[in-house]
Amino acid sequence: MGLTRRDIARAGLKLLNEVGLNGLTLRLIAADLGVKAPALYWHVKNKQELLDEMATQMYADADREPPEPLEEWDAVAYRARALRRMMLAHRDGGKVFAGTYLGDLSLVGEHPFRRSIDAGLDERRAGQVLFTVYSFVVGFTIEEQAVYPMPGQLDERYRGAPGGEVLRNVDDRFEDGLEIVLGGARQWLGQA
Amino acid sequence: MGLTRRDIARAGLKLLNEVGLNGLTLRLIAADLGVKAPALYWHVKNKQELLDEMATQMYADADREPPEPLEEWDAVAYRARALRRMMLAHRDGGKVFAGTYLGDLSLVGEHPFRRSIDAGLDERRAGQVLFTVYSFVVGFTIEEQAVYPMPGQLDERYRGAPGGEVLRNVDDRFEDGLEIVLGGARQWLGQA
DNA sequence: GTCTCCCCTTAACAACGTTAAATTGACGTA
DNA sequence: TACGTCAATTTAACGTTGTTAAGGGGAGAC
Repeated sequence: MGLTRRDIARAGLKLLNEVGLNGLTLRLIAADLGVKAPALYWHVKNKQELLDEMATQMYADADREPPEPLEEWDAVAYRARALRRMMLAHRDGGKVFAGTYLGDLSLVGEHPFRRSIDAGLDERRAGQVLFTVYSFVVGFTIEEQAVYPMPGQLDERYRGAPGGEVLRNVDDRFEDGLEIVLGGARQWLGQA
Repeated sequence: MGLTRRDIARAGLKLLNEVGLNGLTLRLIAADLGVKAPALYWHVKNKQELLDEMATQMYADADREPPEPLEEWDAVAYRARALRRMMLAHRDGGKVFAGTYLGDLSLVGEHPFRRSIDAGLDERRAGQVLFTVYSFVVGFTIEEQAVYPMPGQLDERYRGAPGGEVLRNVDDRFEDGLEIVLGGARQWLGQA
């Protein structure tokens, strides 16, 4: 009875918040699980596979349906916010998550455009919209986390930085960006 | 006579294409420069600073004004494409570039909205638009490079992958996404 | 000719990811 | 009860990495 890939990934995510991606070593994770480092190799091929599993686990955590059924665009916005929160919930979450293998991408959960697709909406275009939103969220959040390693606390390198605009209320900036992208998407899907 | 931060960064970028980010070690870079590893520490505080310098150097390379003066939105699109090409030009370019310290962000070059700003356009909103485009490009390209480590050659993990949609003609997908974002931005700036 | 300062080398360290081999413990079978 | 099996872990070790400390060489100034 012991130790699954999932356990290891969860321990990794827990420690990520304490030591950051650079400080995250196999020995540390193993110690936290009361085990020696090579034991991990029974469950996982190498460290990269562990990181992938961590990303998968993060993703699974964010995979919550909205509390109540939402209109399609609201559902997309809801999930975009959930995606960002997911990454922000872990130190270096963006870097861990970015560029990880993901199966079919519905931006978390069921395809929000499923109904419209069944009703004739071009599925490829719907997918393109999701991927665009997804790209924006990932890019934004990675950049955000470079400035605020943990929500609220500014990285030292940015103290008294030029172009202080970048730093202004991050949440508002995200909402603005999301509005821009979703507005464009709406329009783009309409003019199909 | 010899060795500047710039030289080191350029050697790093050159080797990046051959060995990838994981294979990029200080000793390798030093050897390529005909020097031993600790010598680098005279010019650079640590490896992270080297990576930042490499990103800065990449950025500088992409900082080319369009061959002919362009209308504002065309300039933004031009620079977005240049930004993507810049990252694609180096293996793992996205990861190296993402989350690096950047001074004032005009998405490369002079602020494309400078004239409109002088004529009364809200500068904060213009900046927000640029940051949104920037986020999209970075996010898209990082994801793209996870699938195609070097342009054209598919990563093994994605061979026979589900949701083959993700893989369809990447350039077209980028153009579609860019069109979405720019369309939204245009609209968003208009309804100010 | 000697001082000084820049730039580099030699030597070494602790820590990391990873592998090979030995060890434990639980379970089914005789 | 004894034996064999197999999953899960440990002990030990290897090569490599980023980084530091200490020293050396060589050009130019006094």
